[in-house]
Amino acid sequence: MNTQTLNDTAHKILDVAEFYTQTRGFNAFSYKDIQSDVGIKTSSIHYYFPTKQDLAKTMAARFNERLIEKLTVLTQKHASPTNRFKAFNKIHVETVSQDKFCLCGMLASDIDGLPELADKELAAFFSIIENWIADTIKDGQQHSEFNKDLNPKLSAQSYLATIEGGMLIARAKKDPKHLKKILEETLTRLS
Amino acid sequence: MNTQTLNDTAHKILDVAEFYTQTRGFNAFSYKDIQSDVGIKTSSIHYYFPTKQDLAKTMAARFNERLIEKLTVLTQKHASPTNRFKAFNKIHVETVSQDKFCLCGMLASDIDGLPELADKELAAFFSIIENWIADTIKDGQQHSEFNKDLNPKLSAQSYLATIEGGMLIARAKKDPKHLKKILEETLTRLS
DNA sequence: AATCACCTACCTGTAGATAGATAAAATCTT
DNA sequence: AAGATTTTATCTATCTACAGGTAGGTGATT
Repeated sequence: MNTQTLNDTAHKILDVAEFYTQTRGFNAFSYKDIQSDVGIKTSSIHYYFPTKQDLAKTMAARFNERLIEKLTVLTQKHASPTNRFKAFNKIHVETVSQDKFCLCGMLASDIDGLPELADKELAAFFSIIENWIADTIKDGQQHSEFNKDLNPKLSAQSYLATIEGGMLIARAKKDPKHLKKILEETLTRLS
Repeated sequence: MNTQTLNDTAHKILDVAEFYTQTRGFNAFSYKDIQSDVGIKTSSIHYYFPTKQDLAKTMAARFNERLIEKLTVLTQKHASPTNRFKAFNKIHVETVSQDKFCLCGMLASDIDGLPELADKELAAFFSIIENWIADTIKDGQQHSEFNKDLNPKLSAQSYLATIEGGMLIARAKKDPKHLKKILEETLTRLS
């Protein structure tokens, strides 16, 4: 999938769809909701994304592309793995502060209505994050920031689970600090 | 709320609604879906639950009532806090094995469409579980099964977050063992 | 002249919900 | 105990709103 060739309108549609997906869920908004925000008719949205499935697929693909960029920037910006994780955690706390949930977490909860999407983009999302966390843990172990007894892969899977669940709960409680505390504790446990 | 006074039909409706909520999400099934499974018309479902909001509220209330029972039984059945957590983890792995997600986790992800429900039953659910985990950790600390340096409340919140996120991811990956491994590791970290 | 980016108008299906009928069961009255 | 009344649990039929999606048209751009 090649979301960089899409034009401005398509990106605007995706922006709005992404917002609604993160705040309400993918099945809880309609083309009509997008219509008002983007300023084009629902039929024009179908021009760009013939079906809502197409919209979901492209949205998830773009999300993953951008995720990879963000993680790369994060890695380059912070020399220390600990600081990388701090910045990483901050992103998620900010998401909850905006009453949003993780896009892919939301899609995962709506998975039953999105058969085509499930196998590809969603699995890709989890792999990208898990691998980045595992690599960062390994890096930290080499720099003696983290405990060398940890299994990086398993710790990464556990870390991601805590983030996703923590976001879900913090959002339900309307308390971003709840997530903040949990993630601080998670980070402490790595060393 | 008093779900024990409800009759058989009402309970059947709740059973089906609960199943759909855990597999698809609350906004992804209709009264028509229930109709076929229970064997009554949609209008009769409205007789018991005038609005879908009522259905959600009662369903969550019943779920919480039963949750308290289950946790009480678990505590009585297993003398050792470690074994209590093992049994507790098993319940969640089994849920994912049935392609289900946690009922309240699912409702939390659909929270934006359920304003009335959000503040009461959902918060209650999280409190019940967090308190039970925290109490079990404290118990384990007194019996020298768990590390006494742990903050029971914070550890409990982190544990619950890991369970919720782990279920979400394992279900998306269609791999219950993924959750099993994560929860085993979480339990190890308590000692 | 072909393509692009939009529009208006419309279709079909389904959602949650309501009104009113009905048969059976429970309850009250005499 | 018999008859009258009310309540319970269901039905059929229908409503309004909106979902996703399609057909066909139009003016600007290439």
